[in-house]
Amino acid sequence: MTTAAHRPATLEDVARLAGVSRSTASRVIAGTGFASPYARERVTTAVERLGYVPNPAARALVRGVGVRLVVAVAGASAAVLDCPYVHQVVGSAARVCTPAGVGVALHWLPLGQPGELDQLARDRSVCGVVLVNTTNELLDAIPRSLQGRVVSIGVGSSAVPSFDVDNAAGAGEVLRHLYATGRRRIAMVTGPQWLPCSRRPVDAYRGLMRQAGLPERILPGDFSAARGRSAAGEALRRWPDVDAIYAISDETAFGVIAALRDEGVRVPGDVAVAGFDDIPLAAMTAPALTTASHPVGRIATAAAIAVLDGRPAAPVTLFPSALVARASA
Amino acid sequence: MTTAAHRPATLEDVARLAGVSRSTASRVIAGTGFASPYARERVTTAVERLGYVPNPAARALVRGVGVRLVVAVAGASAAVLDCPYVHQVVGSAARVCTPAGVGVALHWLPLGQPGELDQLARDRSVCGVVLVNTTNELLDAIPRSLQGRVVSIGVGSSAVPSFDVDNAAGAGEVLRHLYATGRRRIAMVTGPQWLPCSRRPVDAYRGLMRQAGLPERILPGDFSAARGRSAAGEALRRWPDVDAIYAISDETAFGVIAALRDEGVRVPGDVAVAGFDDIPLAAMTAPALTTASHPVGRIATAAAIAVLDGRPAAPVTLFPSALVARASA
DNA sequence: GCTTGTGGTGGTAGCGCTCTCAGGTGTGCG
DNA sequence: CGCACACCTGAGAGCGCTACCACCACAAGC
Repeated sequence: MTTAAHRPATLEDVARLAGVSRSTASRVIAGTGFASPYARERVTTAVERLGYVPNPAARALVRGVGVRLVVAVAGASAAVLDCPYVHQVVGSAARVCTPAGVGVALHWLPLGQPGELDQLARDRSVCGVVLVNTTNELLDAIPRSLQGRVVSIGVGSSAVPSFDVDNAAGAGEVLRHLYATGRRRIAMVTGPQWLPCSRRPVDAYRGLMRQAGLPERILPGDFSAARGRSAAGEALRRWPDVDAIYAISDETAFGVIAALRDEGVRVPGDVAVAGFDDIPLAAMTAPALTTASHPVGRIATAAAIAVLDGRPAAPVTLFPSALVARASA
Repeated sequence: MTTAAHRPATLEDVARLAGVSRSTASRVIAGTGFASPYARERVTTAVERLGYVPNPAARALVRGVGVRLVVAVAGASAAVLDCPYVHQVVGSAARVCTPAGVGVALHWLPLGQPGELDQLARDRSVCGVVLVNTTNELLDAIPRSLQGRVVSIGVGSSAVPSFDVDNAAGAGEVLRHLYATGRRRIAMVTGPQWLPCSRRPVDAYRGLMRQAGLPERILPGDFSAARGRSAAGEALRRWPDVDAIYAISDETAFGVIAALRDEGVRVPGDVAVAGFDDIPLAAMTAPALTTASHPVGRIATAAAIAVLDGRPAAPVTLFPSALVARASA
């Protein structure tokens, strides 16, 4: 490790110091093609002496591969880019991409404007796209030139592999737990209507309710605590006999609990509450929240790796979600 | 908007279609130098017809500027890259960088190995660095070639502008609130010792305790809920008469409250608890958490913009932190 | 007339890297 | 010996873009 030169070393510098040609140095560094042990050794010591770091931009330019992975989030406004879930996806992606010399970008895909994807497809610096909050409209609009470089966190399609938590199973476990502990008048606070991936837990809820011969009680939400709070108030008004509320996210569940507390309803005494995600704080509150695990980091990591690798991924990869039974239900 | 061609359009294609030279097309698109209104119009329509998107890698290569902004996090292990705080910084940075065609990378800087920064300085694809969890050791090791392209979230130095929340003020407000509501035996759970930016709230605590003639009661923590939980247990053992615990983060505060509840101590009846950050859930729990606001997103955004702009930023930019008085204190 | 701009243009040299290709050395084999 | 077939090397052609420079037309000023 030498002192930092004013001008960073280039491959040319390395080759000169090692007494070989640029080609040979390139071959040694990239690990492609033949190189004698002698040349290999001279080049590697030269790299160390100069503190050489390859320039990904140049490499990308000549190889024709991108230097950026785009996390594209569909939503009504650009504000969707500010939510913790998106941040976590970006953070996990960045962690995976950095060693590969790839940067991460964050794009908003306005609902109803699937043409935005064309723009990404034509940007040669984009090596791949991770879709978040996928809509069917979006899946239908994937440009051919982008195929094989797109994955979806949430629902996918024949052309777009999907990575997601097995929230049908997780929701099922939680709902069966509610049923097993004697709850029969179970309401659910869902996610946004337009979001296909919030439908799977709803389907699980509907299926189980029908199977058990129980009435469906569904309220729309948006994953937020504030919406959970208002939805719970409405639930109490519409169904005074409700004895359990299942929320699509832990945030929502905390909002629900706050509303119930405001109304003097005991949790879990009068109404049991369960969430989804198992965020760290779920274990800390009073009552501690019953929920199902949601390995967002692992999902995002797998999605980013799939894009980076470029190998065709399985059409659907589901990550297990397990019941975490605590005090609230 | 045309159908996506298999081969994305290049500047050459645009120039040919517009009937001008590459130079002229480049000038129009980049908005530099002269161009007649006629040429300008022909080029812009050609760009639209072809759906041309410039290749940032090529642009970066020739301009000699980087295509990646690095969020560099110091810590004992690479696990620091997985915390929500870091994710939020990366997410906010990505939001700022994307329109500029810059990607975001996430690096771990192992404690005690300041040479890692040299690596970043020599990477020509790096346009700047945002330091997180800055240490003095790190600040002393900033390579000259990186100066003007580094900012720090947390403490800075003469060479590194810093962006941070005014946590001294925030901590002061919270502590004065505790004092004003009659608390006198106030303990504090801090952050990691090696982290300079966790020292400022501690200094505020010490200053106020000394000023009020009260004893200092400090316990080390690490921002986590788990550590807050164990620290609170220790606080009760060491100082049975404690009547308030101030935690360096909301997560920690929730851990503290959980421990107190386990011990049968009432909050805020017996012991008041306050945190720092004002995370969304702070308003939802029972009791709702008294805390001070912490605009992480705004801080990270400002830091990223400062790096991207490259203009010398103010040595220190502090974002205000305000008391949010709720039930827990 | 000639200079001296001023607005506009195209040619061309790279930025740093990879990759193909032609051309070396050796070895083994008929 | 000739030939094939390793292994190994360096020259050179770009990837797509910008920046520098030379150039041209035209107008204004001595």
